[in-house]
This record gives sequence, structure tokens and C-alpha cells, in this order.
Amino acid sequence: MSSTQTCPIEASILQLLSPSQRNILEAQSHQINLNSHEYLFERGDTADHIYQVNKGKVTLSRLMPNGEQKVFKVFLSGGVIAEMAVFMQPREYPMSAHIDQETTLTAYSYASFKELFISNPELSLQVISFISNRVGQLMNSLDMLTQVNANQRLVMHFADIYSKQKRCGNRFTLPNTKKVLASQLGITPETLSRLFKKLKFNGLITESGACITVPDFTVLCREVDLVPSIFQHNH
Amino acid sequence: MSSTQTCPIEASILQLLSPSQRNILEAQSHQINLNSHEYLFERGDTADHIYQVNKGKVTLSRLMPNGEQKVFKVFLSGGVIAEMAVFMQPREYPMSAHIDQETTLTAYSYASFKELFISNPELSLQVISFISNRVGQLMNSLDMLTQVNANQRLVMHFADIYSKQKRCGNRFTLPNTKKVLASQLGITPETLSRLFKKLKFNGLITESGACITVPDFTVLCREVDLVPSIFQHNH
DNA sequence: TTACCTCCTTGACAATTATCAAGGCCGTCA
DNA sequence: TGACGGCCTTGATAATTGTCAAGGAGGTAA
Repeated sequence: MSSTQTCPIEASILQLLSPSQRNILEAQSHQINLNSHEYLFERGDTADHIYQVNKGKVTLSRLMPNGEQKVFKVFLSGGVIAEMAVFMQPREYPMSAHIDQETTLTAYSYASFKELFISNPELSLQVISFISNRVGQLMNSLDMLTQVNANQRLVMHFADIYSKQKRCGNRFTLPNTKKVLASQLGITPETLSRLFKKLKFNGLITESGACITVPDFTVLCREVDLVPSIFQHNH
Repeated sequence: MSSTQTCPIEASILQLLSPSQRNILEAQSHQINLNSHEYLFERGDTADHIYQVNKGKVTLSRLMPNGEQKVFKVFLSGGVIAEMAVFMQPREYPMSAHIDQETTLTAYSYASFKELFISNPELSLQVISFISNRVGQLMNSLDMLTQVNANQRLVMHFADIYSKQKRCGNRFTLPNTKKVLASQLGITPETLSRLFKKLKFNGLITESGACITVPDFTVLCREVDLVPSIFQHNH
């Protein structure tokens, strides 16, 4: 797993800033270096910084009642961490951020964002819009996790990855280990392994390392009873 | 099912406004009357109003790929509808709002909110905070729906209702039909019926109409393998 | 090199949940 | 009043997913 890997392209709050606003923020930022197995923050810590990954790998996860670690998201270079948490009340990180590889980050303080918002009302509007969209996405995820079975969740996840990656034909690359993927889909690694086996057996996908090839998206969707439009790029 | 029923107490964007801000908004609002079986709006409509229910009953739902209607939320008097949707890009309602009973609503326009935000930067900050919290809640729901079984989801839902209702001993009232409840929990009505049966058989709850009595919250939680703290009121 | 350790896979089995079918209850409406 | 329709329940059965146990592949550190 190379450390030059980048996150799927994903919108972040930082992209809403104009160059001059960005400069103000940068001026007040600072750099952080962390080693493998350290924590950037833990659940419950005061959330006073948003972080952007420059290099490395950070996993956002939460300890579940059963003692398992549920992975929410893995951040590679470019990823922006905790862009919501710092605005919550009480201002506490709702999950822990674990360093998986030696990582360098840029830390932007809550205070500097607050100043920007106060002095730029139109920026605040954009941010409200941005977060509202996130709410919409989360509600979609809620649908996905309750109304469809594991097979469909996997294919929908494929669609998600596919639409976020730079297209290279009918292929895409799994950004995480299968254990993490299983955790994100809310199933066990064993079940995931069997789902993959079935998809491969039926010729719906081919697997080569972390790279998945889908001969025919329409067929794949029909097989699991989903509309093919989920693979349309809706940027 | 009486039409004087009220929503569980739940924070809304309207509560962030100062009296004078509220007045500005009210001045630009208008009243709406709708009859049973009409739609307030449908998924995809331009989202240009936030609505507050004065009297009646409105169901927010979405058509699922399998053709079923998944209920997200039921609004009774006091409920505030679409407080996120109007800020999303593109500005479209992500679900449909169905009128279940004759209903009167107050409609506040997106434009008037926008003006308020632009002229009150601190208000915008509060709104950002408010929506971020909603993001946090949704992520908790995601946990709940993926990491725990149906039994636990039901009890957690009890805890949710209980903490939002005015306390009257160890009782609370189910706000929706069991069919709707099942839909919210992501299970079938049959499964829900059997869960209730088991809880009642084991003496963990008593049911009298829509009213549920829990003799001992600690015992109930222990039985389904959850921490009792979920019933603590964390206003 | 060996000794771990984690991830991934597979098999056998158990638990959970959905599906299908049927009947009772309770409203509304003609 | 009776007919209809929705909701709730129950039973029988099937499908889905989890649990436990075991082994292979690959990486890392002593």
C-alpha cells in the first residue's frame, strides 16, 4: 500500500474559500508530524482544529458497544478531517483519528474559521449550503444501509468509488482493505468475502489486487436488482 | 389518533432566532391549508420554503427502489419541515411530504432566511453549529442501523422517544403506527410485531394502546445487551 | 531464517430477518 | 347494516447474515 495514494476527489470546506480567504487561513495554520500508531485526536477531545492530510494515512473510527472498532473513513493525502466536528456543540470530536502511517498534516484552528465566517457572510451561506448537502448525503446513506441488502450495498459502494475516481475505463481501485470495507458496509469480513466470491463466480466483476473491473455495469446492476443510474457521474 | 397530538420536543432552526429576527421572518411568512391525501411538496420540487406545522399531520417519505414508501419522519403540530433541504444545492426537496390529516402550516421563504443570515453573521454561525450537530446525530443513526440488531434498534428508539417526551414516570407514547415505526427501524412490520411480543412475554415492557410502560430500564437494557445510559436525558 | 501477526478465505452451523399466506380487528363509507 | 380496506398479528418457511473454527498468504521484526 503506497503512501503516495490519494483520496477519492471529494468536496471539502476548504474549497469554498477564495484565494485571499485561503491565505488568511494558511497564515494561521501550523504543520503537524505524527508517527504510525499515534492518535491525532481521540473521541471526546475538544474539537478545535480541522486537519488536512499532506502525506500519510489517517483512519477515523469509533469504538462500538461490542468492543469492535468501526471505521468511518480513511483519509489519504488531500483529505480534510473533522470539518464538521469543530462546529458542533459541545465542541468534541465524535470519533478517534488514528495514524496508520507516518503522516504530515496542516492544522487550521476553529477560531480562524470563525473569524472568516463572521467577516464574510456570503461565505457562511456557502458553508451552510455545504453542510446541508452533507446532511442529504448522510440521509441517502441511511437509506442505503436500511433498505437494501449487503449485496446491493456493496454494488452501491462500488458506484460511489467509481464516480469519485478519475475514470480509467470500467475499472476502479478499492481504497481500503476488505476488512475496513466490510466495516463501512456494516457486515462481517466473512460475508464480504462471500459476496465477492459470488460476484466473481458469476462473471460480474474481475479482481486483480485492489483493482476491480466491471465488464458491464448494466448487467451488474440488473443482477442485484438496482437501477444502473447509480454509476452515472453526478458531480 | 387525535389531531391535538404534538411532536416530541425537538430543536429547530427557528429557535435560533431572536424575537426581532423572528418578527422579520413572520412578516414575510404566509399560511397554508391542505387536506388529507394532498402533498405539501414532492421529491424534486424546488425547495424554496421551510414549513412549520400549526395543526395536523405531515409525513416525510421517499420512494425506495423496491417500490415501497420509506417513512423518515412524521410531523405533528410544532414540527418544522425541510429546514435543511432549502439550503442544499441543487435546491430540491429530497423527499415528498404527504398530508395525512387536514393541516395548517406557516411557510417561511428561503429568501427571507438568506437575508437574515447575510445581515446577521453570528446567526449564521449558530446555524452552522446547528446543522453540524444534525450531521453528528445522523452519523449516530448510521451506527445504530449498522452495528446493532433489530431488538437493540427498537430499544434505542424507545430511548430516543422517551428522552424527547415530557416525562411521566416510566412511560412514553409511540408517536406513529407500528407500520411506520418498522419502516423507520428498517425492518418489516412482521418482525417488529414479533419483537414486541417477545419483550412483552419477558415482562420487559407493557403495552396499552400507543402507551409503553417500562418497569425497569436497566433490566430492559441488560436484556438486549445495551448500556442503560441511553435512557439518560441528555438535553 | 524463524516466529509471529494480520488479513483474507472457506466450511459448517446458528441466529436473525424476510417472505408468503391467512385471519382478526377496527375504522370509513355507501 | 354490510362491504371494503388498512393495520396488526401469527404461523410456516426461506433467505440472509453472523459466529466459530481452521488454514493459507504475506509482511515484519527479532
